Amino acid sequence: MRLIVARCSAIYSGRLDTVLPEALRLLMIKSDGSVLIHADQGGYKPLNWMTPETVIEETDDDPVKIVVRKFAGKTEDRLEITLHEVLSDVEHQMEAPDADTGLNKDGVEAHLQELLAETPQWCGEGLRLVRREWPTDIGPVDLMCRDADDAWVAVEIKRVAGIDAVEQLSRYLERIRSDPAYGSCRGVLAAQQIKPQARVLAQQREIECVTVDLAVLRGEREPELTLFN
Amino acid sequence: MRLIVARCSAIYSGRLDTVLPEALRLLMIKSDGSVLIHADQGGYKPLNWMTPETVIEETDDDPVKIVVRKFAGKTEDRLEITLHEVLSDVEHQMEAPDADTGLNKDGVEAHLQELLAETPQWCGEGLRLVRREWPTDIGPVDLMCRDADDAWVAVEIKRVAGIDAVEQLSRYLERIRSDPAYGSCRGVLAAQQIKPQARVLAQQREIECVTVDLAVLRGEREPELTLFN
DNA sequence: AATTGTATATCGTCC
DNA sequence: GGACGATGTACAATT
Repeated sequence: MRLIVARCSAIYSGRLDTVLPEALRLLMIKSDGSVLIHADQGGYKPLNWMTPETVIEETDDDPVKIVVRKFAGKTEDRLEITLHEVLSDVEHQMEAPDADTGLNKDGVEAHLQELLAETPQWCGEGLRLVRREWPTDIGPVDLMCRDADDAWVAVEIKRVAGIDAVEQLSRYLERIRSDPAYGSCRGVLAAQQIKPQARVLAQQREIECVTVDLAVLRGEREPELTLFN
Repeated sequence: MRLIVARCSAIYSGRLDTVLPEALRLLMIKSDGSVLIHADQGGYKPLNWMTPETVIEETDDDPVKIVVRKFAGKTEDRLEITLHEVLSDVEHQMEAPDADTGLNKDGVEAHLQELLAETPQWCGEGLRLVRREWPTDIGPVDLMCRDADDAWVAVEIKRVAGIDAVEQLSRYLERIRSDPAYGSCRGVLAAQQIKPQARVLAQQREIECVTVDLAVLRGEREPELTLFN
């Protein structure tokens, strides 16, 4: 990894065009071809960047220019960085990170789905799981269940559910109900958080909303007594 | 900006939980409180990070620990970094970037909307603009126009249009048409790129698709003769 | 290679 | 401060 601290400017042209005026910033060049320009503020996101695969070229001009190219489809992505004044330029040898050093996540949507598949009752009283990833020709429904009356219930699971989640479930339901055997299939939207607009749309579409809590699902915490709805 | 190259491990707990095993990485601490851990591969995105506002604490322990805290709503976000071996630890003074040194973008959706508002004929022959950001109670339509026959035409503008864009315009049309005065309002989806699935859905919903080119809109380039649709 | 769906999405804007 | 929509979304999994 090469780290350059420099007064620099940059021009990007690709999916859109950007101009970055001259200022003091950090330029990071990774061994896989990634290039990032970071300011001393503004967290997380680089001002400009290129993701692999790239071709990096450095000129002998004064000021030095670093040109990063990428072939993205038909058009070429191009980031041209001009180093007006270099304060530091160091290379750090880092062995390629292996599988063991990768980031290990816990608590993503997949886990939510696993837990709800184990205990579908959280999505509605008396629900029994028939199948996870129930296939339709427009994509799989997260959970397909039957309720106490043996009626079908399709469950869509999200960490945060917006309008798009309601639309997605609506499309599935329309498709499922087109088969008379499932004509009365109900829809349930289960999520850790449901946006207000999504709630409104779900009500219009007669889709039930259920908010779930990971810690509760895991039995780490007792379900709270909800004093206020 | 403080740059630390170190063999480090990290634990994050907040919206989810992650474990990052020990390996050689770059630790970036910005003056605004941003903290980023970058591997030498994997472009753009840090393995772990915290965005401002944060409280950063550094212990005297061996190994040294850096704890980054953030108050995000009710729960606390916490990133705990352990520095097992420090290879480099430098601080670079960077003045706060002012407005002039910010990134200047060109070619975003807003520009597309401006250009189409100036020349709505690109969205259909004889179209005249009535209003930009035409309000409905579920959100504003990008352009509301009338055609040569004085019929209403609602235009939704996207840089890249997927199924969700068609759904969005459908919702608007449903709402608009509920007023008898606009009962026959047509829908047009204008975008630089329209995904195949979106095209199919739009056709089903009788929404017209128009692909637009920024360079052409600006008159920088002649409209190409399209030999194949 | 193209498409789909998730994300600690992040980030601005508007209310 | 919360909700909503755009993002050069990025990114991984799947077709």
